[in-house]
Amino acid sequence: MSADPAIRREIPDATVARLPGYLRALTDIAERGISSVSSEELATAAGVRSTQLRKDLSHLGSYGVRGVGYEVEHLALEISRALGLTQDWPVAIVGMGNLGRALAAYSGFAIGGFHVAALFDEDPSLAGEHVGDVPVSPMTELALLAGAEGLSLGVIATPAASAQQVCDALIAAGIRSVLNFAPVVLVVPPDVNVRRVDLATELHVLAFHEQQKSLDADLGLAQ
Amino acid sequence: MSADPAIRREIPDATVARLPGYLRALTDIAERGISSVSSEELATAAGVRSTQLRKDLSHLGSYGVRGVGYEVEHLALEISRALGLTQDWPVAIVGMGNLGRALAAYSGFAIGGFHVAALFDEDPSLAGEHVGDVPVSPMTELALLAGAEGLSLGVIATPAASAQQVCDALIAAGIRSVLNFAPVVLVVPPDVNVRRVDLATELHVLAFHEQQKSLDADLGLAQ
DNA sequence: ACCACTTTGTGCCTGCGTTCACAAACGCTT
DNA sequence: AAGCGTTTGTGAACGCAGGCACAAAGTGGT
Repeated sequence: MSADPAIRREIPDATVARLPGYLRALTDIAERGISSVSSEELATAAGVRSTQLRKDLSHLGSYGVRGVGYEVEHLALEISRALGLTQDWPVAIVGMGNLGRALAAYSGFAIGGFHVAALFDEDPSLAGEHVGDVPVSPMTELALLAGAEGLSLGVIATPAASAQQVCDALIAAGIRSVLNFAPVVLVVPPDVNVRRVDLATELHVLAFHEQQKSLDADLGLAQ
Repeated sequence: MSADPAIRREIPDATVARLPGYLRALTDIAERGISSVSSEELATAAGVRSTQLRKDLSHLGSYGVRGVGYEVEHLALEISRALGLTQDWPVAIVGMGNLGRALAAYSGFAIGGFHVAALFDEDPSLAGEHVGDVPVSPMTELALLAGAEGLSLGVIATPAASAQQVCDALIAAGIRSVLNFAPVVLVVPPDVNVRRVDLATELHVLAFHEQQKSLDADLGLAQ
């Protein structure tokens, strides 16, 4: 018998991708001491249209009051529940280069739902060094720590060449959700989730738009 | 009169977002000494379906040979041209915290089309320090350096609190394309392009899927 | 108790992106 | 030179996401 009162709903991926933004906006609003917001205000703060915000929230349930708006704390809690942030997820970061250290020190973890539980690097000579409060462990201890800490989220911040190998090790240790900063397409079993963040791709897309603007400008001058 | 022989085509955003992945896959393939690929092989390397790859490439033009495949070097060049990577874009990075330093040292810039032209930080005491080969400048020199280096791409790696202010300064200096790592929604004029990379959002989405898997598993056990 | 006003929640429509199915085009073999 | 197998390029169908318009539902004032 489930204690969860909410009927299990199908939430579109596009909506899930925006929920963190709503949650952040709500947190900001709550810190300013405001206890109620309209969809218009919240949408502006999150950078979307109000109709989109309302449609997104409708997938979670009816947590607003018509004629009034949304109760900030309550809506934040419901979004947190939908995203699975009522529990604290232990995160493992592999690769203690510049990026890995920056991620380990990232304050975003503290904001909610996550904590850095373990750090790893292939170079055994880094073992024992601390980044923040967390010691760096050799890869050989991954399976052990995964069990002890209940690791479920893995972050890959290694060079491209070792990313697949590291990913395989994470999966072997029971991790099924991976955030990959290495510029490679990881091959994983169907039950494993991978999200990729790639600086080069982002810059390429920006370069494209920048070029388009130049071409548009040239075209405008030619006319 | 334009020297560009290609007719200006409308390339969908979704396609543009995948082109960098194709380019990377092509680079890898070229380094292995292979000179020709089929859409099936290239698609597998880039992590997409072959039909999608072919439709994407069709927006650029007809650069394949039926019955044979694509000539690796040639296709890579055409994608580079479409993305605007035939020129080298000078990039400015603002915020020399952990993340900013990691980005400044990131090898991805060298891969193609970009070079770090200037580094900035609001803390004037960092001025003169070098990260890699590039000196850190105070924000007051942004306008000057933007003109001298022809800066067109800006990367914001500051805390959330100062991101908007930094963004305004970048725009005032003539930069129209911004990559934002700070967890805020930037307000910009319509002719400015902003892309956001947010670690917390990525982790939240992963947490959602992880929770879904747990719920599915519970449901499976209950049956 | 009723009315006017505000704001949410949602059915419908439109547009975009992805996939399918197939025709066009090429090399190779005979 | 002709036919066969292979692979590209694309029209068409399908599905999803976003935006509009409006009904539903609540508050506050008279």
